[in-house]
Amino acid sequence: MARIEDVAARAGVSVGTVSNVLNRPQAVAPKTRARVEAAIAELGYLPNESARALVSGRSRTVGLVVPDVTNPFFADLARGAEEVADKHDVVVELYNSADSLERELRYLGRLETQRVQGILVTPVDRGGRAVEELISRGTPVVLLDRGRPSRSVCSVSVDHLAGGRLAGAHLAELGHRRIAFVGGPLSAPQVADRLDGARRAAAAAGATVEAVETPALTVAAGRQAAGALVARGAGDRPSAVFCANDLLALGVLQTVTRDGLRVPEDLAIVGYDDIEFAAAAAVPLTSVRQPREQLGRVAAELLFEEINDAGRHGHRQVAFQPELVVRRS
Amino acid sequence: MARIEDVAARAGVSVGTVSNVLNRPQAVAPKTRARVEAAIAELGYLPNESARALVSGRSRTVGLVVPDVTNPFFADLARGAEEVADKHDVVVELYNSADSLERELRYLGRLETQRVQGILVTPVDRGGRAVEELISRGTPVVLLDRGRPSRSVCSVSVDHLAGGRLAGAHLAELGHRRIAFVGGPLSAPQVADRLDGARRAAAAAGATVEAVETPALTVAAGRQAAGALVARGAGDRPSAVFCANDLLALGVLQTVTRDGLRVPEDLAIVGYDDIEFAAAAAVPLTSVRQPREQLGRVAAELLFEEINDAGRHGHRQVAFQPELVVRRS
DNA sequence: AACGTTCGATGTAACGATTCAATAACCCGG
DNA sequence: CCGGGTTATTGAATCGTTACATCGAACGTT
Repeated sequence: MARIEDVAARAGVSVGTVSNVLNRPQAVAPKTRARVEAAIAELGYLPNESARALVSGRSRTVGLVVPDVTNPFFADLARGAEEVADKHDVVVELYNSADSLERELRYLGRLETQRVQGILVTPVDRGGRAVEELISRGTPVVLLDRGRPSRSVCSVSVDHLAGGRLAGAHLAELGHRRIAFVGGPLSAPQVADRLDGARRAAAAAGATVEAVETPALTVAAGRQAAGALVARGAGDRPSAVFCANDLLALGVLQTVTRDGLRVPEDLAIVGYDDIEFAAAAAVPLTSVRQPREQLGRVAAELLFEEINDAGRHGHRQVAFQPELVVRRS
Repeated sequence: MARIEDVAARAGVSVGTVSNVLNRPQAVAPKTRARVEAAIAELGYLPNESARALVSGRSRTVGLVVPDVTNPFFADLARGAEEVADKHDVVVELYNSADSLERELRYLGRLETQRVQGILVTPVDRGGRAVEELISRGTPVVLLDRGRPSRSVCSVSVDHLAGGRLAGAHLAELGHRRIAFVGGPLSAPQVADRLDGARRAAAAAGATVEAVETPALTVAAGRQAAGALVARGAGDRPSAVFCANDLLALGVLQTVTRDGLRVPEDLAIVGYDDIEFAAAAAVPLTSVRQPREQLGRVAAELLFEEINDAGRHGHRQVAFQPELVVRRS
C-alpha cells in the first residue's frame, strides 16, 4: 500500500509538500498541487489515519455509546449527533452497550485508547465511576439522557418528571383511578423519574400508581409484564398503564389484545418516546414525545464546544420538556 | 497522559518489558509483571491505539456499514456480527449510510484510512466500484444481503427469489388474483428479486403482480404508497399487497386502516424480515422471516476466515432460505 | 542592478507503541 | 564453583504522518 513517500517520489516533491496538499492545499502552488494530486490518484494513495492520529494526538472521531441500537429512539438520537459531527468533519463511531455494564466499559475503554476527541454516552450504571475516570483523564464527555445535576460534566436530558406528570395527569383526567406503571429497572433515574412524575400528578387527582418493575425496556419485557397484569383478573386490575417507553407499551398492547382486552376501553395505555412505530401500532399509541434528534444534535454541539473551547468551558445541563401526543390508546 | 515510557520508568524496567506484559504476559517473570501492573494502575496508563495500529499495520477493528440502523433488521444483524468479533478480540464499528451513496463512500473511505482489519457492508449501490476498489487494495470485505454471484468476494445473503415466491404463493393460495408489490428502489437487487419471486409464484397460480415502486424501505414510504392505493377506489384496487420489508408493511397497514379498509378482509398484507414489531402490529403481520442474527454471525465468520487465512481463502457465497411466518394480515 | 519581501518547497524531529536481535540473569548438574 | 542452556530483559529500529524552522527563487521597487 502506497505511503506518502511514494507519492512524493512520484510527483518529484518532498513529503512535506504532499502533506501540505493534503492538509492546506491553498499553501501550495497550483502546478505542484496538480502534480501531487495526479500522483495520489495514480497510486491510489490513502493517508494512514493511525499515523495522523499519532502525531496530532487525537483522532478525527467521537464515540457514541447507547444502551440499545435497536430502540429507534437511540437511532434517531444518533442521527442528530452525526449531523453536527459532520459539520466538524468528524465521524461518529456508534457502539451498542446492550444495557451491559461490561460492554459499556469495554467500549469506553476502547474509545479512550483510540484517543477519540470526545464521547457521548448514555451510561447503563447511571454515570458511575467509569465516566468519572474518563473525565478526570481528560476526555470530554457529554451524558445523554442522564440529567444528573453534576457540575462536572455536560449533559442533555429530558425532564422525565414532567413527562411522567403529563402521562399521569392525562390518565387521571380520563377518569382512571388505578394506574399501573410498567418499567425498569427502577434504579435507572430516567425510569424512576417518570414513575415519580406520574405518581405526583395522579395523587393530585386522587388516583394511585402502582409500579410493575421490568428488567429492561424492551418489547419482550412489556409482554411479560402484561401477562402478569392480565392474569390478575378483571376486578383486581388497574384500568390504565403508563409504560416507561414505547417498546414496553407495544409489548403490553400486543399481549393484552391477544388476551381479549380492548384498548383503551378495558385498559388504557400511554407510552414514552413517541417512536415512529407508536403511531403505527395496533391501537395508535398515546405517548410522551421526546425531541429525539434534537437531543442528539444539542449533545454533540455541547461536546464540540468543550472540545474546541478547551479549558474555559462551563459545563451545562440542558433539559428539554417532553410533550404529550394523544392518540387512541 | 502517561506513556509507556513513564510506566517503564516507574516500574524500573524497560519499555520493551512493559510492552511484553501488555501483549504476552506469560513471557515476563511474575514478579516483574506485578511491578509493571502496579505502575500501570498507579499511572492510569492506557496504551495509545494509534501507535499500536501504526506499528502493527492494522487496527483491532472491523467496520460494519448498514443502510439503516433504525431498521431493527440491521440492528439484529449487527448483534450477530459483534458476537463473533468479540471472540476475535476485535470491536465492530457501526456506521449508518442512511441509504446515501455519499455517506457510504465517506465511511468506507474512513474505514480504509483507519486500516481496519475488514469490512462488512450492505452497499447502497449494489456493490459497485467503491467496493471493488476496496478489495483490490487489499481490505477484506464481506457483502451483506447482496448476493451477487461474484467470485471475487464473500457474501452472505438470503434467497430473496424464494422469499418472494413464498409470499406470492401464499397470497395466491388465499385466492388473491390481483396483488401489488410495494417496494423500491427496484434497482436494488434484493428488492427486485422479491418482486420477481412473487411474480413467478403468482403467475403459476394465475395471479398477477403489479409493482408500486417506492423511494425507500421505510414506514413513511409505505404510508405514501398506501395512500396512492387507497385513492384508487375499491374496484380498481388489488386485494393484497406484498411489501419488500416490514417497515413498509407497517406504513401501509397504518394508512389503509386509517382510511377505513379492513385487513386482511379488504386488503391482505405480507411483509418481509419479520422484525419484532411485525408481531406487535395493529394486525399481526404475516411476514417472510430472514435469519437476522445468523446472517451477521456467518458474515463475520467469513470475514475473519479471510483475515486470518490471508492468501489462500476461497471466497464463498452463503445463501440462507427465508421462511414464511403466517399471522393475521 | 541590488535589495527586501513574499511565497513555495524542503528536511527532519517528533508522536507512542511493537518487534526482535542481542545481552544479561538465572538455574542446575558435575 | 564453574559452565551450558534456558529464560528474562533490554535497546534501538521502525511504522507513516505532521509541524516547523529553514532555505531558495522570483518579483517589484528604487
